[in-house]
Amino acid sequence: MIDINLIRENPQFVKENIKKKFQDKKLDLVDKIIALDKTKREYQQEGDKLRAQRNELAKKIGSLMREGKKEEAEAIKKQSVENNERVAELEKLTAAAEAELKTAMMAIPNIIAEDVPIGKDDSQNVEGKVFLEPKQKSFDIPYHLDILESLNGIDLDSARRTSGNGFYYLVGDIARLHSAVLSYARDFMIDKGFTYCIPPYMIRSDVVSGVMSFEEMEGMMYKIEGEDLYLIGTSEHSMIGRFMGTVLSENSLPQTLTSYSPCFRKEKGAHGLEERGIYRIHQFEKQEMIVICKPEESEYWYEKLWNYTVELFTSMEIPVRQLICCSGDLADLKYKSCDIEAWSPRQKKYFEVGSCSNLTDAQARRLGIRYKNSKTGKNEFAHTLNNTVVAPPRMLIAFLENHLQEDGSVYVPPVLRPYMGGREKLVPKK
RNA sequence: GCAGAGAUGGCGGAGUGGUCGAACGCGCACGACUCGAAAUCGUGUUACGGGCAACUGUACGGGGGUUCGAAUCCCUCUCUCUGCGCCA
Repeated sequence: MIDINLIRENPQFVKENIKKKFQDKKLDLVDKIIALDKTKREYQQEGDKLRAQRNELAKKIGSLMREGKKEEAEAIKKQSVENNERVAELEKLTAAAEAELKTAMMAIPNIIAEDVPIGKDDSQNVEGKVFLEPKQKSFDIPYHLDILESLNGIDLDSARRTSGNGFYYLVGDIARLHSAVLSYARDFMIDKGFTYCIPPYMIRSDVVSGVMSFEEMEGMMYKIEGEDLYLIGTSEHSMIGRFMGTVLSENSLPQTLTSYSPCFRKEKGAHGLEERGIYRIHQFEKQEMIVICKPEESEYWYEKLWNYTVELFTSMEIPVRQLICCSGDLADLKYKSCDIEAWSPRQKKYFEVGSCSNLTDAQARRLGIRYKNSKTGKNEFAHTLNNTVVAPPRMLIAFLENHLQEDGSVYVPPVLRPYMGGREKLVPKK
């Protein structure tokens, strides 16, 4: 959500921003908001005036009663009752206008950064920096499920029986590798000065509706039957929810947090050949980073965050690149965003393994995350950012494809060995 | 899960229908004193919204109700504490 003052003062600027995102359908919304805002204030002003009168009358009644002038008091009561009818009416009108205004405001996209490339959709995203040259392989890389099976690392048949499509059993060395990657990523972030958190894996509906739109909720979130609880789709949900409606002291910023959680997603409507296997699934685990900082620092942290992910992947000797999200592909809450993509030697292309976003104050405004600015003495909205550290098992696809050797073994890079009992490679069974 | 008690500003904590946006204390800010500081004294200090302003509205865990008027009474939800029960 953007600041309504920006729409009042500079509607043209807001419209330009909407055009940049190719959402021309929303241009009329800006004028609608200006009109709604005006009516809302008119209702509010009339209501305020009447309420002021009511307060005064109530005071008068109080003093008359104390003096024992009952009849006079009764007369004023009557007047007040009439007054209250109009107040109730205005309250309804104001609430309705406010609700409509809020819905419209939610649909207005955040102002995007000046350096966001302009483009219609994901086909126009722009390649940023590339890290590590992909190694030329002298043999064909099999589909990741085949690699997993050769290592006796996965049991999808049983998972389909117990839980259905989109679930998996990871087994043996692969299960251990999965945990090793998460543990290494956790320690990596702790070494960068981040605070490690394990958040709740279920959150209430008011938190869910705070962090996402109704449509997103329908398509993603699993609800617990008979409870007002949802399984989180990412730890960002509970991590950001932690700060809802709070005022942080300035010296507690920046909050640099790294959280671990399983993530649960319905993935409604997702399909496609490359999404078989463990690419798109209902349950995975993720190490995440979250930063809440002062507005002037969010650009700095954005650069830092995505570079941490790059550093983590290159330390595991996996080639990655940054893919800069273009204006049309940028979610409405985002100021700027980029994906970190890992090289797939089998597909000979990069695929997404993480996503870094600076939401500026849009998320904070929506959720009421503020800090006390010592210079102005005011409570102001903080900036929020989030980024994937690493999310297995999807990340394991990149790992296995890049580290598979011609003899069928899988190379374990030195940084992971302490978490793998010193193993230097995984060897196929049989 | 059952029973009882409770939820008030940045914090502690008064307040049980009108004079309460809230005593008092702590903290914080500014000023005085001082060569400087501590101590002391004085002043200020809830948030959000509307209005050019004067000013004004709303909010005492959330929601609803009673009343001319609710921090205060009623209903409901959430959370906390104490005891019991259950459990890795």
